[in-house]
Amino acid sequence: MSTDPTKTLFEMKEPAGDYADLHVIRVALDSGADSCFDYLVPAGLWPIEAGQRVEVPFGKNNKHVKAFCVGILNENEAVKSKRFRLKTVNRVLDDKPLLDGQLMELARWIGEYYVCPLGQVLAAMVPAAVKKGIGVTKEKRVYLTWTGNSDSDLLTSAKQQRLVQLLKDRAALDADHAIDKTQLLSEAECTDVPLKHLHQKQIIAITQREVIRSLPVIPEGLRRESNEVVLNPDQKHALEAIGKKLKAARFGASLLHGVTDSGKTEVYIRAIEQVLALNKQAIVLLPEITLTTQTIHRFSRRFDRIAVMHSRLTAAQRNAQWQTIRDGRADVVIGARSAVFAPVRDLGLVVVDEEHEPGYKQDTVPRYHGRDVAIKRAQLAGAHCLLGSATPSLESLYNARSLGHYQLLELPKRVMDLPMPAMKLIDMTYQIRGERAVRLISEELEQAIRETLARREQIILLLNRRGYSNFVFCPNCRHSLRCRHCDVTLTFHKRRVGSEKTDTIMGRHMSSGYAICHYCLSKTLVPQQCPLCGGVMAMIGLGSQRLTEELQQKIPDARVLRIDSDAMETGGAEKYYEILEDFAAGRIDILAGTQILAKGLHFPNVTLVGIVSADTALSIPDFRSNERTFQLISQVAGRAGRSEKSGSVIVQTFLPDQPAIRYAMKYDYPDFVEAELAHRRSCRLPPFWRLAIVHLRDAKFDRLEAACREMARRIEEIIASAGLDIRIRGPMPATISRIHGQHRMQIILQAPDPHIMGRLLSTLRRYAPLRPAVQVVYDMDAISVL
DNA sequence: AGCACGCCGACT
DNA sequence: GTCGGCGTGCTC
Repeated sequence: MSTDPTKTLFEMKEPAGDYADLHVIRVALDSGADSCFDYLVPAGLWPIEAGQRVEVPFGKNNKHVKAFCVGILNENEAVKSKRFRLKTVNRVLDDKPLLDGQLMELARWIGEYYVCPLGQVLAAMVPAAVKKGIGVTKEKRVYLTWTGNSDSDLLTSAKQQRLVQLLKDRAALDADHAIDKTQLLSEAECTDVPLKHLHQKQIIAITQREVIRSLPVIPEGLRRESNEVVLNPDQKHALEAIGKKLKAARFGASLLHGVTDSGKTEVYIRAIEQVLALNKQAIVLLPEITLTTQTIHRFSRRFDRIAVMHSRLTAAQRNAQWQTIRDGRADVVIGARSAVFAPVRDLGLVVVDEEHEPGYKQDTVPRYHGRDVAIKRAQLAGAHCLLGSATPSLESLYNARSLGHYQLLELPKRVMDLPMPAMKLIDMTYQIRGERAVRLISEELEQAIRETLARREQIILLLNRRGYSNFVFCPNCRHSLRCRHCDVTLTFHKRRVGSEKTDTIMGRHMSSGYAICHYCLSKTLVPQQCPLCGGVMAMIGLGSQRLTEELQQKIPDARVLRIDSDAMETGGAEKYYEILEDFAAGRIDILAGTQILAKGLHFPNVTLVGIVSADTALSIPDFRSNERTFQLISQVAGRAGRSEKSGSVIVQTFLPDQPAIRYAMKYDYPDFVEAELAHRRSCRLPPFWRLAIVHLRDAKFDRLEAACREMARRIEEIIASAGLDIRIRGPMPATISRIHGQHRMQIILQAPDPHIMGRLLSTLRRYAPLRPAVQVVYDMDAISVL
């Protein structure tokens, strides 16, 4: 038998002419297979457009799978494709494309840039609720097609007569005047049995249409109330600059750098108004965490035709919102990262608020960055992209200042010209001297809390870590409790009072609590004695639970509430908003919690903000730790004194000389940026260099190591043969070297520009699968090196 | 990615 | 003898 592939081409039974009048489409499957597949389209299913989904037979068993049509093959391509024995499309799933040409183009770019199969990109672009048609019900409506009398013998029952009479009374005599079936039946007080009989006798006709039933996302009462805010000169200037770009109707980008509370949102709203006046639509991206009811209401008060896309919507709501956008019934789309894919018709503006937020980077494939995709989408649409932040990412700043890609607009003052809150640094190393236990609240902070309470004002305390203490360890032999599946120390969580006691059952475990792994969520009982040396285990570290306990003990009459994702576990989002409302109404004095408190909340009566430990981010071994720390302190500080009352901020740290903290204390963003940029440049890090990480994972360490060696070999081979300017670091174990029983290694790549990195990655993905086969994930523009 | 095929060791 | 584990290759 011949193994020559060209032979089989000529030996094929079917002459090429057989396909001549048939259409061939290319489809992308939602699988790891990094290539597309071609199928014949039977005449009855033609035409099919790119962006529609089809069902096709796939694999040896011709399993029915769903796939996106990504293109129609022209004659040349179709001829080439005929060396395969083409199968035939089973059916078409969508009557119109889910994604238009521009979004398909965007998908291709994402697949290319972020090294992800096209099918997986497309799968991520359309919400699952839309693909499954969740919330779609068939609304049946009934009308009379018969002109006889209601006492005719044809109407064999009283109920049939009643139904016919009702339809007559309502003049439901054609499809346009048909009555809702459910409504009719309830009025006639009967089931659908008599109705079916009438239908069989062709006395009535039933029309169907598909409707999506879902609760309104925005309460009707809140809609449309314009309030004329007067812009300050800086806002006016920024708006004028953006307005010019919008009128030019060409792609462009602006970076709006405005300190907290400088009125960025008002600028966004005015810019959107201008876009709507041009008969175009706008997309507003917000980090998931700031997509609060507060924010959504603020926009819905100013815009009528608004659609919302975020994770707290029900599936039916999400589908309804998406359809609203696609049908051109929304002018403003406001949503999280994936709203960048909203199917608006004529995009004029994309706003990316809090542009620096790491949450814009998706941590599953496709690992795209919402901000960068927003820029690309705007480019494809010939639209403007407006990035906003109080502490812009170094990437955006570099794009604006050094590369001149973005127009830089500044809002240096708070609205109403409020002063920035006073900052005070507390060196915690002095606080713990001679103490037996670590104290979370310094004397200064305690004093400030008392004074604030005395003035009947409120306090926010931020501690960037969950749980009661971050690790359980043996002071004797320094053994610390670690997760069985993951390479992390465990966090101790105190059980709520009233839960069953573990020590009576187990004897040797710490009562009233368990240790939980934040990566795999497994729970472990905590031994009282060290498993290695038998010493008594101790808990050290900082946790929001410890913080509230210490507060209660020091200031017993303060009404303290803790808010973090653990506390929200039981109540969920509802509980979260309830807490925020209680706080706004003054039923709570001190709100203590994790990062969620740092974002976008506006409470005029908060005059004191305490950052319990400013260094937690710094202890993370990542090149962005400094940036994160600076951003955190600046952001939290913005929560204080958002009214005529002046605010103050107390920052506790063990690293008082750390530059990020020093600069943040002085609100010195420019100098922080200069220092950090110098460091980034010397280390070949972003924004000067591009970073990509190849993650490799496997349950067996030796296989993983072998695969890593092969991967590194391939990368070096490509770099050498193409003469690419790329630096390769690793393979090295990831910071958390094991999660869920999976060992993790990584190779870090640094290239001077994205094209060079792209050449390496696109060559790499064309190689045969790694042997031994391990899981490989490429992360272009990785947000951290963890 | 998912799935079938086929090559080896462990067992009735 | 055959059951089933895992490694390999293919899918239009």
